[in-house]
Amino acid sequence: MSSAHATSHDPRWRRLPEERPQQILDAALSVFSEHGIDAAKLEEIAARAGVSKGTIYLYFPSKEELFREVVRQRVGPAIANADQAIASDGSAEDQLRSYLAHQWECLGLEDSEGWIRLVVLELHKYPDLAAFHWEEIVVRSNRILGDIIRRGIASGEFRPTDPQATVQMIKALILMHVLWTGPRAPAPVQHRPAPGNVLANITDFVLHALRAAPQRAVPASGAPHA
Amino acid sequence: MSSAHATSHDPRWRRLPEERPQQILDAALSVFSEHGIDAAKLEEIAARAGVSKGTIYLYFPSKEELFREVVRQRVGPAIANADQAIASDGSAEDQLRSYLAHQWECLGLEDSEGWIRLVVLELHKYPDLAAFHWEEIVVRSNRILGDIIRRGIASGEFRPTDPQATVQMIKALILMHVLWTGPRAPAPVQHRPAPGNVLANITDFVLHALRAAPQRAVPASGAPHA
DNA sequence: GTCTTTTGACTGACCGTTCAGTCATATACC
DNA sequence: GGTATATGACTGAACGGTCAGTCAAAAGAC
Repeated sequence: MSSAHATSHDPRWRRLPEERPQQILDAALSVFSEHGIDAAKLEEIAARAGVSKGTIYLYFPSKEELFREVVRQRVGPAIANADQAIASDGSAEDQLRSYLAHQWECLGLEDSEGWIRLVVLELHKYPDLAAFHWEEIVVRSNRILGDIIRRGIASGEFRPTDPQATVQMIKALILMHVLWTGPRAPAPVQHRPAPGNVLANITDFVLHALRAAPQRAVPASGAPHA
Repeated sequence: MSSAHATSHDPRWRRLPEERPQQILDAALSVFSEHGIDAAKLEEIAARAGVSKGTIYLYFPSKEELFREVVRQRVGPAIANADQAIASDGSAEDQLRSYLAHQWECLGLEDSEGWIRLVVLELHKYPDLAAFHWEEIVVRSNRILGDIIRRGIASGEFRPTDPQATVQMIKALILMHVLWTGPRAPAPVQHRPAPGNVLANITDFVLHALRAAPQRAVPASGAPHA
C-alpha cells in the first residue's frame, strides 16, 4: 500500500541493492541444499529470492562463484557453530554426550541433510572449494572432537584407541544417520528409524565402544546401565 | 599391412546382437559408477561399449530403463553376493569379523565406491527404483547381518541391543569409510585413513560396542566425577 | 541382391549467461 | 511544493553449448 504516493498499482519491484545479496544467498542456500550443485537452477534461485535471473548476475559473476559465497557466508559459520557450545568441564563421557546431542540438533535443522548430501556427493568436482572446506571446516571440527577423545583416554575413562580413527567412527555414525533420517532417506517412511531414538542409540553405541575395560582385580556391584 | 588376402580392410564393426546388451550394461555400470546417474552421458557409455549412441537405443528404450537394467542384472547380484559367503558356524564374534572382512573386500572392488555414492545420494530421485532397491537389496542384506547380531545376543556374547539399530550402526561405519577411502574422498591424499587399518579399526570399534560386559563384575572403575 | 544391424548427423529441450531496454527512485531546478 | 532529467537496479528475450533421443542411410551378413 502506498500512503504517500497515489499510484494506481504496486511497483513491480523496488530498489533494494543492499539487501539483494543476502536474499540471493539465502535462496541459493535452500536451492543448493534441495537439488545439489549441478541440478540447482538459477531460475529457481531467482524466483525464491523474488528477483529475475539477470539480477543474480549483477551481484555474482557466475553460478560457481555464487556457490562459493554461500559456503563462505552461510555454511561455514553454521558448521563452525555446530562444533562450538560444548561445555569444557565435566567428564569426557559427559562432554561426548553433549557433543553428540548438539551435533544431532544442529544437523537436524532445515538445510543440513541436503547440504551433507551435497558435500559428500558433489564437492569433489570443485577441488579448490573441497580443499577450502577440508581445511576450514573438517580439520577444525575433527580437532574439537579429537580433543574430547584424547582427554577421555588420558583420564582413563576411555580405552586407548587411535583418536583420529575414533573421530571418523563417530562422524560416520552421525552423518550417515542424518542422511537416513532425513526427507530423502532410501527407506520407506514406516521403516525409518525414529529420530528420537537415533541419538540415544548412537550415544549408547559409541560409549560402549570407547569405555575402558573394567579392571578385573576390582569387582564391584551395580550396573552403570539398566 | 598384411591382411590374409581377400578383404581389403577389417570391418569397422561386427554384428553381435547377442553380446550387445551385456557390453552396454558393463559399460553403463562403469560410467554410472564414475559419474552418477544424471552426469552419465550416453555417448560415453556407447564409446566404452565400443558402439555408437544409436545402438544403445536398439536394446534399451531410455537412459532410465538402462539404469534399471544395470541395477537388476549387475548391481543387485553383486551386493547379494557380498552378503553371502559367511560361515554359519563359529561364535557370533567370528561371524561378525568375517562378515565385516568380506563386506570390506567386496566394497573395495572397482565400481563399489561409485555405486554406494550413487545409491546413498542419488537414488531417491527415482522413487520406484529406490523402492525396488530397498526391498530386494537392503532388507535382505540387513536381515543377514541382523541374524548375526541376534544370535550373538541370544548366546550372551553380545550385550542386549536393538538389532535393527545395531545393523544400521555397522552399515553406517562401513559405507562411510568406503566413501572416505575411495578415490573421491574429500580429504587430501595424505590425510586419508590407510585402507589396511580401516577394517581393523571398524572391527575393533564394533566389537567393543557390542561385547557383553564381563558377567561376574561390572565395575565402576575410573573416576567419572573427578 | 535382400535383410539385419549399426551408425552418426540431426532435433529439440534445457539451462547458464548476456545485454538492450524498462522503470522506480534520486537529484536538480524552479 | 511541483516538474524535468539522470541514474542504475532490474527484467526477460535471446544466444550458445550440451545432451537425450530419432532416423535415414551405410555397412555387414548371407
